[in-house]
Amino acid sequence: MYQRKIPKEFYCTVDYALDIFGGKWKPRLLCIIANDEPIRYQKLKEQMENISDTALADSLKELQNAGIVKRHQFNEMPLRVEYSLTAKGETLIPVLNKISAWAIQNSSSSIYQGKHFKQIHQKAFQTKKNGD
Amino acid sequence: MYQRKIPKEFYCTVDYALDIFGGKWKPRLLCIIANDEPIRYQKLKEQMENISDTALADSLKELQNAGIVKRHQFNEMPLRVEYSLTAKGETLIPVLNKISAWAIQNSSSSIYQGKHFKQIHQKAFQTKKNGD
DNA sequence: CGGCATCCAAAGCGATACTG
DNA sequence: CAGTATCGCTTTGGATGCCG
Repeated sequence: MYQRKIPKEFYCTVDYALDIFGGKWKPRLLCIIANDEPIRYQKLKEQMENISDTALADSLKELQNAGIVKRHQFNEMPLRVEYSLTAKGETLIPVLNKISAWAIQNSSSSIYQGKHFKQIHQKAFQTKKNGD
Repeated sequence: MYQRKIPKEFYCTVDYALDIFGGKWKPRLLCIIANDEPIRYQKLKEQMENISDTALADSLKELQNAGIVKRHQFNEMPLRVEYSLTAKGETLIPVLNKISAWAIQNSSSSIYQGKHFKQIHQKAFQTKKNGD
C-alpha cells in the first residue's frame, strides 16, 4: 500500500465522494461486485481483465476502509475470500446509475463499441442488480 | 498539455462520465463556474485558491473539448475571457447534486470542518444556481 | 490579462518475486 | 488461493519564465 507524502484535501462534497468510488478501478470494481456478489478474489480479477494484484488489492482495501465493501474469509484449504457490498455500498448504486444515465445520454454512441464496455455496462448500472 | 503514451480505455459508463467531470480539479471547477457564471480566468483561479495556471488551463480546455464549458473572449485591452456552462454542462448539475447528496449523508461530519469545503459546497451543488 | 513551454518532484500503477 | 514487497516506468501537476 502506497503511503502519500502530502495529505489529500477535499474542497467540495463531490471531491469527497469521488475519492471513495472514483478513480481508475473502483467504478468498474463496484459494478462487478454489485452484479455478482458475493464474488471471490480470482473471479473479480478475471472480470477486471487487465488489473494487477497490486491495484486490485489496494482498491479493495480502500473500499473496505470506506465501508463500501465487506470481505468474508473462509478458513478452508485452499483459502477462500468473498467480497460483497455493505448496506452503505448499496446506497451507492442509485448514484452510480445516475452518473451512468448521464453518460449514456450525453456521449457519442461510438464509445459503446468496445465489447467490455457494453458487457459491464449492461450488467451493472443500467439495471439495478437483479439478485444474480 | 501532456500527451499520453498509453491511450485511455473505458470499461463502463461511469468511467466515461468521470473522465469528463471527475479528477482532482474539475468537480470544484464546475462547482465554481455553475455558481458564478460567467466568470473570468483570474477570478476562477482565486476561487480555486491553490491551482496552478498549468492545471487550470488544462482542466478548462478538457471541459471545453467535452462541450461542458464555453469560453468567450473579449478582445479588449487588457484581455478579458469569460467562462460559463453550455447547455450540456447544465445537465451535469443534477448529477453532481446527486453525488453531493450521497457524500453528505454518508460521511462523518468531521469532513465539513475545512472552511473551503463548506463554502463551495453550499454555493454550488446544494442549491441549483440561483441566477447569480 | 490569459494563458503556454519547460522542467522536475510526487503519485499511480504493472511486473515480478515472494508469503501465510 | 489470496494476497504483499519491491522496483521502475507512466502520468500528474506545481514553479518558473515567456508571449500575444
